[in-house]
Amino acid sequence: MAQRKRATIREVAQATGLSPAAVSYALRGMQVSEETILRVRQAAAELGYEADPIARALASGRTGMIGLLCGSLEDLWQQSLAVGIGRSLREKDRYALILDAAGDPARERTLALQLRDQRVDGLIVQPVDPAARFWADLADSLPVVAIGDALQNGHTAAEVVFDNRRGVTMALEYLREKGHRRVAVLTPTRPSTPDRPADVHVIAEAERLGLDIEVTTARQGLADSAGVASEILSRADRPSAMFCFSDSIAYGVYKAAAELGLSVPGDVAVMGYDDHPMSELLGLTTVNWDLDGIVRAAVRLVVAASDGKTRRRRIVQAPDLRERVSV
Amino acid sequence: MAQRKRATIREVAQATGLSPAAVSYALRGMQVSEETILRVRQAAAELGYEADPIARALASGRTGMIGLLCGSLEDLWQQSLAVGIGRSLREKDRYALILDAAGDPARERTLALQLRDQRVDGLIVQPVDPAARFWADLADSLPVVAIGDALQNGHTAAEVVFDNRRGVTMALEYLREKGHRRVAVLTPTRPSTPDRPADVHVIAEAERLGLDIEVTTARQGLADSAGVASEILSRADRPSAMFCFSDSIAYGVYKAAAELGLSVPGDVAVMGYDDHPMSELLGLTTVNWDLDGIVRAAVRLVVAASDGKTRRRRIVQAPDLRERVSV
DNA sequence: CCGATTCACTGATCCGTTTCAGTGAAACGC
DNA sequence: GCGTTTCACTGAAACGGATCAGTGAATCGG
Repeated sequence: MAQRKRATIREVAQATGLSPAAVSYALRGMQVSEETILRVRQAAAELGYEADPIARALASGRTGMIGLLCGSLEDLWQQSLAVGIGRSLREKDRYALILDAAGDPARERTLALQLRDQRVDGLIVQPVDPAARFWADLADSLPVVAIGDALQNGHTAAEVVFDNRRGVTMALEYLREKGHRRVAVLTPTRPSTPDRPADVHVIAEAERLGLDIEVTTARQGLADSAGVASEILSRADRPSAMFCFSDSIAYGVYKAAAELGLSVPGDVAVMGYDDHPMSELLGLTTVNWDLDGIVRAAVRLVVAASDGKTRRRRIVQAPDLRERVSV
Repeated sequence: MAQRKRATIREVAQATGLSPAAVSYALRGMQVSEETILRVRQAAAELGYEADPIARALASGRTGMIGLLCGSLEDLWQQSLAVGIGRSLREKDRYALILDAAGDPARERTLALQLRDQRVDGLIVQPVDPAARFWADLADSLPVVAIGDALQNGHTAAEVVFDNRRGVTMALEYLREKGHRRVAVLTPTRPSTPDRPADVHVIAEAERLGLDIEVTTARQGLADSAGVASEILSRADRPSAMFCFSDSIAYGVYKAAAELGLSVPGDVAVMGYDDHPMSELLGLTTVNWDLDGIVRAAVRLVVAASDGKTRRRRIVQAPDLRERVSV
């Protein structure tokens, strides 16, 4: 850890006979002559000068970091999303600060506030509790882009919302079409407030389709969701189908079914939600979202917003059904 | 984005009648009276004061951020690792800056250097090319903890190495025991330098056991690895077993096998490496590493090293075989 | 040819902390 | 009772850039 001290802007100034201010401008290509820019660039290269991001952040108020607050990184699909967003942000010369709310609204609040205190230039959030009050304050002090569900308080800079009504309808209609009448719905653990649009819609649609449903919450982890599924599947009057609100939860159902010696779809049908790559392997019929499109949209919107280009936008993602063999 | 300006240390100083320096010390519990600490804390709470991490970083030289440079985040197991390390670092009040080398040595170099320029307090790296020269420079200017393979140049602050020799031996002996003689080995794409210890060991062990092997590289993604596997499996004289150097690659083999109408293990045996949660579901026999242990060790070591407690350590992880049904 | 612009650059200040080198007073040793 | 420590705190100088209000020279319009 020898720490050969890095060059400062002042040394570059000295080397070129310019003022530090001129060097600062030159390096960012502002109001200096073409020739000076070249001269400065060369001197900087020779000295191995690279502007210190910390000092730059202090002076300019911008850190180049975007917070990404995930609902639950136990969910493999959300992991893919996070990886994609991280990569995409790096391509735009930003760093992603990825945090995991782990399905807990309180933790979500804490982390969101910490991210703000950490001075991120913007925040992408996949809200656990879109109705929480603090979003208003947060959206007031930095650009927030919501993914999945729109935030109910405070105006976000932009939103990439999923048409969950359509997704739910697709899934339930498909189950009904395949002859299922009694279906267990497994949703990720949620805040106690039960007015989540998607959940409300599940109940409404089930009624419309004459489906007998039962909603249970489960954590995203394989072991947890398998435990919950196992309890349901081992009942004598078990439902004929399980509709899981994330593929990861569906994987848990597969696990539980395997342990109970039940076959999918022979003994129980499974419907997923999200379409993680592994689902193709397992033959899980699921509702697909355009992951790449979501990544690109979210990144584009948060970067634009953090640059002050504040065209407030709402992008709606449409689902499509990936019909495989699990139903 | 109203940006109600946050309180500064000067305002707290004013409110308490102390100097900014005293407030700074008080908040960190250094050389001030107990009573003053209490008074400062209360004033800070009232003003909603929270030290600006940027200014703090500039003055102290410490950012509280740890870089995590993954070999390839297309690999699901590495995703789990990254999620675990991120969570664990947050518990220790650090932020993880997660980057993905995507199996590319050049990219690994670029990102590692960028991470240093970003002023992370330490770096955890799962090296793609442990023999690269730049590690020496890097390890000179910040504490580096290597996971998986030890870095061959420059002394890292610490290492959490996998006993890959043992893992490889276990896997190959098991395959041999199950009657396989011709096995295809699929390893993640690597730098052209072929002196990777694990790879060398595979060849040596295969010879010792009288195994006829053939080594091919594949990217970690499902589609890519399936493509490579498909090419091998569709040959008339296909091997009887595939040994994949990561579970994600093994998943690709499953996909290829399914597409070709081959059954696992009936037509082809598959052996994985890493033991991702999904492997249990698929019945993939694989070599398991203690993920939690690795996470804890890496985080503990990098945090200690970044705090200057520089007890240089090398922790060796032992594998164990998860015998399931794929062989 | 003279006043107004534009251009290329400078000097100073600021961003909000930490930290170093004190400083005065109290406590201590003998 | 006098020098030495310790204690609790202060003032000022970093840290390394960005930015604002100039400034002198060249360019421009008429």
